[in-house]
Amino acid sequence: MPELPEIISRAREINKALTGKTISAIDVLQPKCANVSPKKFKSALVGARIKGATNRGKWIFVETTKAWLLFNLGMGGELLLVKRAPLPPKRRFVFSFTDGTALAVNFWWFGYVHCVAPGKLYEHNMTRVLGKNAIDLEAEDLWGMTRGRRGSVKAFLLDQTNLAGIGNAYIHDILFLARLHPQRKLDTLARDEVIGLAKAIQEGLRPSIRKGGACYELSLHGKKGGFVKEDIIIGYREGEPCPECGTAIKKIKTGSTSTFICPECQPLERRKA
DNA sequence: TATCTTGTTAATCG
DNA sequence: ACGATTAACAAGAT
Repeated sequence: MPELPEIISRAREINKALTGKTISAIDVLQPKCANVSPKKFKSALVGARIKGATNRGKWIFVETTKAWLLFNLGMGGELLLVKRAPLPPKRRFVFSFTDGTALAVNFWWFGYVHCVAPGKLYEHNMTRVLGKNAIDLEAEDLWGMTRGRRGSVKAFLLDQTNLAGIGNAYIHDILFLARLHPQRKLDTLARDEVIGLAKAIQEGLRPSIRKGGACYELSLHGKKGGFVKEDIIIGYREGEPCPECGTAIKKIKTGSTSTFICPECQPLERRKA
């Protein structure tokens, strides 16, 4: 489940390990995940030298001398730097480099590998609409953005056009840290609650970024991330006691997905002080 | 076999 | 236009 911490980690690893390499060949094994035909994809990128990598939300942006290479790993997957042989058995794209190494790309659901002409990122519909990186958001921005909105907090946080990078895995702890029920309506939030939410976003994502992402995702070099289940506060701990008050953690349906909450610490109505 | 799951888009209804 | 909901799509685990 790559979300902001995993994607930031991957982008940093790519920036460090792939910068300077030149693409010698590309295998497009899953053409439906690309935005152009395999032929155009190859002509756009074969021969390109990698200049660096960054991320915005769950997208990785690799800048090359010929075009932008964009990755979105969907609900999980790996970007592995390997020798040209043997390649990992599961792969949807392979980028071979002139030095004999290769980047094998796999995702097990709904990923994208796109290329965009230099200077034309504004034409790329799936990334042009992204909001600020969640980790870069200031409390004041968040306060301004939530005013005049009527949806639920959870839907707001997951909407990548508001702030980019939060997914359904880290959101459990973010909402718990903010002591907010996922279905609280934005127009019922007091200013101090929104300020607290901004802090909770930072506290919910930072530890995992520091540890190189979650343990269920692999780094560029095939190593597991350092953020493990013990680091998760209430997510995926149904029935276990809330560390704050001891109440059993509940899993509730929120639209088509679920959220883990402490029913005591995250009431739907704000308690009177 | 049936159901669940981490993402995103598009379509629909109110 | 916005918000809520659902289905669809490129798997894999249980």
